[in-house]
Amino acid sequence: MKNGDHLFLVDGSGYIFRAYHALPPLNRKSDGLPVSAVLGFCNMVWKLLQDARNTAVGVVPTHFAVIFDYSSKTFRNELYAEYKANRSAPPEDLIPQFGLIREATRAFDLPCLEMEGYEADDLIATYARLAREAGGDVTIISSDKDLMQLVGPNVSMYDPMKDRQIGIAEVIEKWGVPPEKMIDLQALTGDSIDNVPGVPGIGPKTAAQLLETFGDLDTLLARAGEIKQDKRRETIISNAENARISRELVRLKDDVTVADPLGDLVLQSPDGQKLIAFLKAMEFSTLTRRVAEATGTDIAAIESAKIAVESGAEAHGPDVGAGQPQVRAAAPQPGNAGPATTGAGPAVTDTPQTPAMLATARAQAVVGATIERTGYACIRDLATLEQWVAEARATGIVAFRTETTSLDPMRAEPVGFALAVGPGRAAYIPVGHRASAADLLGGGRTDNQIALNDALSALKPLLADRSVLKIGHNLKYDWLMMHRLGIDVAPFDDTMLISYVLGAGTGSHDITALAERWLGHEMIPFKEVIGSGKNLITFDLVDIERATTYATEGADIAIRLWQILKPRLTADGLVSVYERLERPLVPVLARMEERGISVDRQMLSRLSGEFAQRAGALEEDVYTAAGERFTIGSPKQLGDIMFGKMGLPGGSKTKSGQWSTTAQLLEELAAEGYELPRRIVDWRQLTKLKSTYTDALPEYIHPETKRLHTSYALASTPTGRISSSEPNLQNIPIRTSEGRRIRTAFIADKGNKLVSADYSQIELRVLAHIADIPQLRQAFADGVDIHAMTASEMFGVPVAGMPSDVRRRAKAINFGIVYGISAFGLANQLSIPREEAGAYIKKYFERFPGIKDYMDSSKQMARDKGYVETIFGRRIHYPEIRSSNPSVRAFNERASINAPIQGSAADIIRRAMVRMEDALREARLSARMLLQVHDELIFETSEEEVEATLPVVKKVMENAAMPAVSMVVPLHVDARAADNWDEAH
DNA sequence: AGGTTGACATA
DNA sequence: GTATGTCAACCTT
Repeated sequence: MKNGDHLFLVDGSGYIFRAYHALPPLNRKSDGLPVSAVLGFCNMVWKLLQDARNTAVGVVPTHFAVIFDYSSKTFRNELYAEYKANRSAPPEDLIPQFGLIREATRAFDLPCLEMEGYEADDLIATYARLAREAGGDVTIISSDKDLMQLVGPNVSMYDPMKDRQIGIAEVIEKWGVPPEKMIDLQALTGDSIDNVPGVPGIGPKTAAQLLETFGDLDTLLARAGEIKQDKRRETIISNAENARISRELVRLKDDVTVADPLGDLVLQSPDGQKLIAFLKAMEFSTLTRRVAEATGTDIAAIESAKIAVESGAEAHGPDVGAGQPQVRAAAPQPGNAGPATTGAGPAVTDTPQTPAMLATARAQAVVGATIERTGYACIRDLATLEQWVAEARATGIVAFRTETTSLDPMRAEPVGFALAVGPGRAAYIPVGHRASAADLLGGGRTDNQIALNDALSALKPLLADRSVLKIGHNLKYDWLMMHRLGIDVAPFDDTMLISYVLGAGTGSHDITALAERWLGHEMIPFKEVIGSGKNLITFDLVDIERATTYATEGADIAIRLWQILKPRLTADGLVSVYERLERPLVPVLARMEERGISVDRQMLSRLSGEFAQRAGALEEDVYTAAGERFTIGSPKQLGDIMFGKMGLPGGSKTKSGQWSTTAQLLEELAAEGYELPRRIVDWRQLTKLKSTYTDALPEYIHPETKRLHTSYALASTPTGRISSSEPNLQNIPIRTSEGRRIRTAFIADKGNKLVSADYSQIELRVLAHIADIPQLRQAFADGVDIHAMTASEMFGVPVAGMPSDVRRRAKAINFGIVYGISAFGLANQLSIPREEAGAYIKKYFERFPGIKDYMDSSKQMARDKGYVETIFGRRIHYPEIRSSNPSVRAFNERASINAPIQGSAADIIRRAMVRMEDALREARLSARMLLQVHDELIFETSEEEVEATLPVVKKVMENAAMPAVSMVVPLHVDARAADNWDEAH
């Protein structure tokens, strides 16, 4: 080791306990092996190896070692027999993890050090001294106060759970003494956990004050008679010997004769194969994937390592069942235990034996609990808030929701925050309630509220604490709110998304519906709180008592729903759908919403004017032709005039008995030479474009960002597609030339370009994959025109020189297939007789029998199981598929044919979106993802980076199904850049 | 004031 | 034939 080298010393034993208690006991192997501490350890080590520069440490290590306690007996027991005597045995489900963490260390190719008779802390002290003397720097990965005595100019500590560095200043800040006086301070305060006696009645504050006055422990003991306070003087004098013994117990031994020289601690790059074999055996899928990507290793090619679970708490007992992982804890614990079982020690023996049984038991327990709104607290001062935050951090799980002035998180101002740390234990923190709206000068804020900034400072360590799980309902809203306020909420669960994964297609996932369904509880309707119509008020004007009841109920219900629903994910095998396709999209979509997109307001305004003028001219023509003035926009009036008064040949009637006046019908009449229907169709197009786009979009431009911010809904479609609203940016016109002019108003900022990347024929490719159709596979592999190929197969027409109408019919059939074709629908689409459409379908099924098989099996699965699945395992439920109403049944059958296709395509682009930001960051590109339109992603990037960005975007999208699904047809993405959306697409 | 209908924009 | 969201007109409350 030389000058400039940097040694990382990981306190392995300390980390085990801390990770075990801080992390929810989530991570168990399929066989029940408890591994949450192992996962926490592996994630921490991997992060430090891979990305130490981006942590609070900020430097890359050259040397690295993980250090463990050998056993509980050390030289300190000879000094003081009672040392650590009241340590109880470790929790039963922690025991197998001691050995596993040592295995993990070896799998990372890191030195794994321990020595008989010494604690890990002594080895750390020794190596820290050796490194310091060799001219290197040291970082101790631990937050244990027992190690703080080692901190100095070249030695600091790092708390990986809080991503916080602990140097000299931090020690002084926390303990009131510099690191070199920590030994004396601990000698005075003692340590109840380690059974270090110290001096009774002396805590850290008094100890620091005494050391400040007397300098050090020896001086203090020598001059104890000078202490003014009678009681304190007496206890110190009578406990002087205890203090001296304590000093020897807490003083770390930095001259242990170590077996491994510093040179052996040089950091090696990990062997991907060995590491992945271990991670795979642990079933740490996310980390395995990360490591595989970083080391360029093929996961599939590596077999899981055989991990023997050692029996002893300190890993030196005989192996149990070598070669196979063994379950040590007697009873499986809930995979996703609620607060009641967090860190609760050994499992009780009568817990349910399977995830499904657990889920049922959990639901019964929660449903049985009464929901009393009277227990809700209102937090009015910072000290009380700090207590709640501390309780939440100790529990490790907290439900959280924000109350604001608007449903639009880009315009909302915070009004209050609600927390729930357990069922019925909830509190509301008002920060922005006002007495009246009349006061325009900003006064009128009601008394006894915590200032917003104080509340945020208190909440931030909780909301950003990676060891505390935050639970929300529709958390994207709260995430974006908090992000605007400078807080990154993580980690989190979203009960709306869990419910969506469990039951897409079974009804609403809003919190009031779920409370009703799962808890039989009727929540206070939002409308009852804020009123409606002319009595509508913003939440800041709701009186605090009422707000408290409403907001805390929301948090309370969220945590109860989480307790019921989260275990069901495991029971139903839907954990990975939730964790890979839903949850990670929350911050991704929130950032897209926050970025927004620029539009050219002048261009939209000019278009509005032009559309108005042309529509006006058409109106006059229509009135002249009709012989009277009427409301053209009223289908009822229009139908009466055209088909009643004027006697044009009408078509069908709508279900309410009105004449149908759809564009398709009017087009047909226009083709027969009638003037009026043509004008109506044109008028409708212009007024539609004007009202929905050129007039409406500018209203949505944000006053501060000057951009358009849509809102995405993650749980609004049964198939897994996301939807966009206020404004809907997924239905911006493209088909007509007039419509496309609206697209040209979507622009990049100066110096930037818009990039559009869209999947080519993704749904037909998914169909070719699922149904495994040879001709389709071949056509996509060869890159031929898929509709022309279909036409050629069906009508025997060669692809070269094919008439456009033949291709058009084939295209309609292909679309029809994806939509769960019916002769009625196809006939309608192609304006041909039902019999002819039926013949087409029959012919199609003869040419592609695999498609018929797919359709039949989809329907059958929906009937048998009540749901169908995408290729990634997302379920879409069809509870009405057995309806006795034939049209309801037929509708459900068509939907169950379409859902796996539409849903798999939706899953693919979700996967691309989840990976996109990291991929761009790794490629050092600044492109920002702005919009998603089902099979298309829109980015904004600087002009210089356009060429480098296109291939990265393309690659992520085309490989998005991998490695979960290896598709039998390639995915193809077209990507282009331009100044506006029309040209980029 | 709020909900429903028919029409039409997108994938 | 699938999946959405928004608008104007109209009807109910």
